[in-house]
Amino acid sequence: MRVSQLLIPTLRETPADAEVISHQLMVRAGFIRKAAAGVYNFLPLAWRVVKKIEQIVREEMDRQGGQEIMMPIIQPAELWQESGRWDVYGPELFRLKDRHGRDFCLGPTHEEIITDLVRGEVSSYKQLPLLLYQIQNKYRDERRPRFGLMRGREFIMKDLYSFDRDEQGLDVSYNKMYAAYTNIFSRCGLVFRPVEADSGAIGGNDTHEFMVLAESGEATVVYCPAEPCGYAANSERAISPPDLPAGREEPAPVQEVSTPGSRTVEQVTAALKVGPDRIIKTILYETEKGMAAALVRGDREVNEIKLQKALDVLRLEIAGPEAVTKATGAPVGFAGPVGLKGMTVVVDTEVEAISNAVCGANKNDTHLINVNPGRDFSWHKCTDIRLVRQGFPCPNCSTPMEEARGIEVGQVFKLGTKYSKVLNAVYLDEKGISHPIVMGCYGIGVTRTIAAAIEQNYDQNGIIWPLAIAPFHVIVIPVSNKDELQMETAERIYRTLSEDGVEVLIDDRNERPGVKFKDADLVGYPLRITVGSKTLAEGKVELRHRRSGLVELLREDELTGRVRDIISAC
RNA sequence: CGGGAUGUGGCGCAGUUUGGCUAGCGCGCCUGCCUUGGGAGCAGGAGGCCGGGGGUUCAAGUCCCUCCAUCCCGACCA
Repeated sequence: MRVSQLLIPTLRETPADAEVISHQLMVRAGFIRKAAAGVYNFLPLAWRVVKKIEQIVREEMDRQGGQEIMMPIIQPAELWQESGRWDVYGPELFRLKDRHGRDFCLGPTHEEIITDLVRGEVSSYKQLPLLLYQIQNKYRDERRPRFGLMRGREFIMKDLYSFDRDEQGLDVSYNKMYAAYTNIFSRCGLVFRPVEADSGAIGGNDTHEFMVLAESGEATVVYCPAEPCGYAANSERAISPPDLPAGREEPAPVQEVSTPGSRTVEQVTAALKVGPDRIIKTILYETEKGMAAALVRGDREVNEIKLQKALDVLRLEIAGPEAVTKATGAPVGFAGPVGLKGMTVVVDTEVEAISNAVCGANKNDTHLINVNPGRDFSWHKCTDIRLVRQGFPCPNCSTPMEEARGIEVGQVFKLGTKYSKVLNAVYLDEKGISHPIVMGCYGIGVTRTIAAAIEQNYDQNGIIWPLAIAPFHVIVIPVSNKDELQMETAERIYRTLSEDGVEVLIDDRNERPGVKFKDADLVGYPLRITVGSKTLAEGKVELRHRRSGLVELLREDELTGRVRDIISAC
């Protein structure tokens, strides 16, 4: 195709409203344009990349026995009410009514729809296992759409659902998808890492997220650097063995001490000359079931995902200053578990093991010392609610762990019978006995993968596409449009490569060479063929590699073979 | 949800404090000349209900009210 006829509106300046590099580059290089916050037009180049990724996804899904289908974007509220998620999903669900006033939503995901489909069509063990997938637009009314394609409100996702007789079958399906995802992201040329993850609102048991490692990632990954170990988890999920004292100290009597102005752990540490590991931090939360208190050691942070699970609540928000004062009788900074009433108390396993601890006294400018869990206060639940950070020991091998940022591009879930039970999707076995179908779901954010690929592949001049997902493989640039020999040569090369199946563009615009070179770098074509008088005099043309900047001087008759070799090597 | 900022040709911005006459600049776009190895030059041009609505005033891009949109930050570790 000809650059003169394609819509590739590149910009010289970085758009003012783009924050992350992938967003800036996709707008500047003419890939996307915004239609509304978190909603984008995909211009020809971007759409080609989408189709490339979709094709890789398709091939790997089909290879594992997946069957492609298409499900509706508009979904009836009844199904969501039946699964219970109409009320649970919250404001992220785009809701709408038809002219009769009936409720619908734009699908953020398709568990309900597909379970409904399958319950109607599958009734025998002979029809299982079944792997169905689609590549479809999804809608989530994000609290804060941002970062271009990374967190949009409309996005393209591949979602596959597996249906099996039992857990063993689910394991097989899960492993197939895990393998497929590894292939997909490898083929896309991405540096990624599968990590253990939290199952979140969708519900379920085992789950892994596929993280593309990048500074701009919104998720934190904690991993063990020790070679054979390989433990890696989303920090929402990560665990680490508790740091427990060797033995219990002799409990001393509780005592009030004056700590004027000492609200933070750091201040209390300084005022009372105790280590933060002796301090019990009491964080108050509001939930739909009332107030809750979370107790962690002074040198730890609360993992709200773990806490949410421990409390079994849907809404968990840290309490505001007024709520804290009302509940404890003291301003923020002096909350403590002793004598705390009217709320659910969850203590971290490390807190339970502290002797003669320090905590807030629920009284302004006052702390308590020599507090002993069990003796001086009780709790409703004692479990791991700590946030695991860099330096915490690995749960497998105790090596200090490290942290990295990641972009979640895929997730594999074992749903089990969560949806099949509530929606009554069952099959009959050989003996005619009815069982709920065992399900799994597996998503890949196609559009987010594009953003992730750019976050990992760019330089100061623009995007550097991995060959497998580049919008075009090669761009041919004649230096001067007025030079007949150059134009003829460029056109001939363009034709030959086209006929050879190479995805090639010719920049036939009547622009000065600098403009064409800048645009080519910005858009990020992996290969550039320059036809100019300098080299043509020796009967050669230039083949330049975008990533390395390496230039090869080749005769025209060597060119096609060389390009084909490079492309087929990917 | 809370806080902050911004909204002026396609893009990036100035002008708003202190109201005043034909609303500017750079880039891009169109025409012509010229030029052709890293975003050239000259000349001529097109393109703007100054986010919407309401108000104050002789007069509003500029002041007031209100709505909308967009971006950023925050949502409290006691």
